[in-house]
Amino acid sequence: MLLSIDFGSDQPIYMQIRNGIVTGIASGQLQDGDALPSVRTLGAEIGVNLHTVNKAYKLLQSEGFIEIQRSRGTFIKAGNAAKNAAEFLQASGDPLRAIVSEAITRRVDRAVLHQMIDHLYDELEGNEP
Amino acid sequence: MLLSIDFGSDQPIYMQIRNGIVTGIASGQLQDGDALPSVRTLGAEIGVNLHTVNKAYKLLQSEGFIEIQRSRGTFIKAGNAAKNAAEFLQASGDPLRAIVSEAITRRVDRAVLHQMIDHLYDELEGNEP
DNA sequence: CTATCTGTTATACACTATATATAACACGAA
DNA sequence: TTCGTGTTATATATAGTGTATAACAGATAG
Repeated sequence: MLLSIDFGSDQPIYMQIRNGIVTGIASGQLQDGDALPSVRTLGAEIGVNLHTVNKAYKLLQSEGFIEIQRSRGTFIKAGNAAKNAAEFLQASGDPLRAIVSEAITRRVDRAVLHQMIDHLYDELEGNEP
Repeated sequence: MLLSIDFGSDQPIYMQIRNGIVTGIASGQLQDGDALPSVRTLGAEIGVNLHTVNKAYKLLQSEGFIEIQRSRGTFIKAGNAAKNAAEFLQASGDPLRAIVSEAITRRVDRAVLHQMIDHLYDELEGNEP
């Protein structure tokens, strides 16, 4: 299955859907032009309300990953977003794995990594033109 | 100041407090045995209710970073948690910075990195004995 | 002993995010 | 027409977060 939802996660369901699809795009599992399930179909498949799926789709649309065509459906959008995500995933997957492995060994919580990343984002985005 | 709180952040205040202190420990700014401000004092300093500070302290205690002594105060705890966090921070700070820099260049959202990290945690923790 | 400073507990309240439920609407396609 | 899209509108429930106020319990300094 493309998406697996963890209902006990602290991460909202609509975010899990969104990130799952982004990962699918980045990994090549979802190609340009591919149709996504309708909000009702996907909702039924993963046991979630259609509005929750719709929220994820709207978010993906605003980020340029998908294209929503009223009355027709939603489709993976050709563009830089997918390409960039894919290239980033390939370039950074292994280094990131090493870092996480080190963190687990040292019993450093994932929340600490999240915060380090947020710090770096704030710092680097602030300095870049 | 040790802690700076962003009230507009999506990250809860008590988490910002917690992570700020963990970072302080990891960077050596907070040493073993150092006293932390009382819940009321810190709350007043950063403009936050004492219960919010207390929540952060309880979390840090449960993780082994600090020791709470009723009627006396809270102190940085000697132990492996701080040492491990410090060593991890030193070892992984630069590689992580490179990854985040790459992500920003490719306009990959921080949430995607968060999810990649969570995936790796789940994957690596599951396989390790 | 008294006063003060600790963390702790208990209650209540407000606000926001998340998620569901139901129904109806608008539009393209078969 | 009929069906399947996404969309909009309401209402409701739940959980997390944060504040406010008050009182309690214990260590320490005067």
